[in-house]
Amino acid sequence: MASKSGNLPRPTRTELNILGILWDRGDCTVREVHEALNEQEHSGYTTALKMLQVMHQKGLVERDDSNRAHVYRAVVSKSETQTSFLSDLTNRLFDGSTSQLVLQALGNSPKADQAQLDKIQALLSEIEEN
Amino acid sequence: MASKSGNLPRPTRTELNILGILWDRGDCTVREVHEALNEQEHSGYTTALKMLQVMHQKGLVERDDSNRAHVYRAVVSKSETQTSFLSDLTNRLFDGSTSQLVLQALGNSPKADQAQLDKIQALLSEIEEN
DNA sequence: CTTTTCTCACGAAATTTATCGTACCCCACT
DNA sequence: AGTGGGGTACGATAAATTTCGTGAGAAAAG
Repeated sequence: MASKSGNLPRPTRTELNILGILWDRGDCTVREVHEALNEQEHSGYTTALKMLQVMHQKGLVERDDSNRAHVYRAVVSKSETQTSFLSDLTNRLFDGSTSQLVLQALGNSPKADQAQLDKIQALLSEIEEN
Repeated sequence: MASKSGNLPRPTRTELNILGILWDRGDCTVREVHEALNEQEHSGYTTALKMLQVMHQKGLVERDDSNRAHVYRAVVSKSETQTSFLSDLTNRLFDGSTSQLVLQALGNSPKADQAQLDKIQALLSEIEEN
């Protein structure tokens, strides 16, 4: 059985990297993932292979092994993963407050001026009040 | 020498948990950190001690050891850490786009209605254009 | 003074993550 | 049949993370 019952584990940093490749390029063989990884930083072919095997074992990716070169594809969508990581970050570092997170994110964007931030803050307050 | 040269490492999950305690309660002895940790989940006293020693060695916390019970305090501020984690998440999962991140964060907030989201999106577009 | 309590230091173990080498297999070609 | 290219499987390894036990010393209590 490929995937286990229950919810999927949080992808590690390297796993997230590989998921990003699968989201960008669509389903990939190990070779394709390996080549994409090596555009960023060198690592061995069997490293990519092993990572994908581990991710498959964890249920993060599915694979089609009907052909000789297995084809892997992400089980979790990018959007779901974004939500999951955002929610974790919100709880862990922003006291569960999405608007705190949003303001901090925008506050570090050099392009935003104060008037725009004020408007966004006003809208966030509105949202908070329901 | 307590802190090393160069930039501080990214705190791990458990380290972040401890930093959160120090940010909330101010400087703490090991015992205080341990008690705060045990409000969430049980773990031994020496576990908290060792974590703080490791964090000290990494430069994430400073300590005052002039008294018998050493007093630890966070070196990195909450706000700096928020920024650092947000920036990492933006790069890793949102193609470097803060506004993508913001919209995704708000899109999962059940309280936001479409009109509000549209206004925020309009402001974000304005910001993007400078 | 002796005993108990509190504290730090340090080593050790278990787990997770990441990387790689080696063995092995299948298939195409000579 | 033999060889080689390209693929999977899998164990070994190293580093990082987290947890805890034990030892030793200072200090407080008796």
